[in-house]
Amino acid sequence: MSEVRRNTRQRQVILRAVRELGCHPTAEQVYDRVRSELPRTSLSTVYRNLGVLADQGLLSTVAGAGKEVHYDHNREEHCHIRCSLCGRICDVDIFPSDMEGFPPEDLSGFILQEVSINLVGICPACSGKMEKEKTV
Amino acid sequence: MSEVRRNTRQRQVILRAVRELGCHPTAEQVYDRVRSELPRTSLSTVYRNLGVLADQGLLSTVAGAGKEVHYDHNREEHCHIRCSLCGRICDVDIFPSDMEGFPPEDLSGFILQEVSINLVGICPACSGKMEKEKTV
DNA sequence: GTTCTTGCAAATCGTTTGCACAATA
DNA sequence: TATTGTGCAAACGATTTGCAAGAAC
Repeated sequence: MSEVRRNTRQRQVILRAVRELGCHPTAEQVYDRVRSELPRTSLSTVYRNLGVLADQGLLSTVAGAGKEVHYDHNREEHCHIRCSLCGRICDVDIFPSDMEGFPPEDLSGFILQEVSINLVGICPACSGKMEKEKTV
Repeated sequence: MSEVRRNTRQRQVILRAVRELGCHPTAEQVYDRVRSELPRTSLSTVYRNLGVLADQGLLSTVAGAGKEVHYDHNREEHCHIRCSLCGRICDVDIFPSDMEGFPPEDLSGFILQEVSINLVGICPACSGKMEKEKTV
């Protein structure tokens, strides 16, 4: 088992890529970004490091309905809204801990670890596109 | 394009399987169940029909952090809690429409379509297992 | 120098698809 | 009989893994 983590160039660039890309990139998007700086980087290195960084708590993964995993560098409590057309994910300021009567008492005996609130909708770009198509 | 849906034996059995299995089965679990009644059924038939039934609104899919899709026959408003150890999913009675100040105003310009609240925790079976292991 | 990490290619897993045959309306 | 649906096998896309060579400590 890996105990001591090494501070490799790739790992640094990958973390920076997620931060700079901002809007919850997929591994593939991180890969593209990283390769513009370190062209020999492999996709498996990206996946491995995203995993390591998530283990270290520097990133989190966004559970989505899409098949790709998205990565999030925002360490504050927040929720997400995903576009049902293009898959884009944005932050939403909802704070479950502020909500009255939440979480509920009856959890069928589960020990609660985590709350994730995910909204689905249509993003401004896609609804704009739909408007335009109607006119044509 | 398929317009008229036929009421095949397989489709009936698949829908019944999801209902009887109850706790949000995966396609694979539905497949096993269906094959105990119709042994020649193929996995692709199961996938295709789960898709058709979801289109018809007779089932819904549960977006999870796991890689498999789970299917739900419960048509009422409700939320889910997933076990982070075994992946089991249970219903929770949370009604987003009852929650105060929810959904929030500011959705970054998104048109809201759907709200999904997903809790993560440890199910009774898994926490029991952990207790037992400590004692050993 | 030891051990972690990389890059590459091959493997894996859940799901989807093409196609000829079978079943439904 | 006109389609829709099936079973099988092969294809797919996202992710993981085995391994020999390279880099960090």
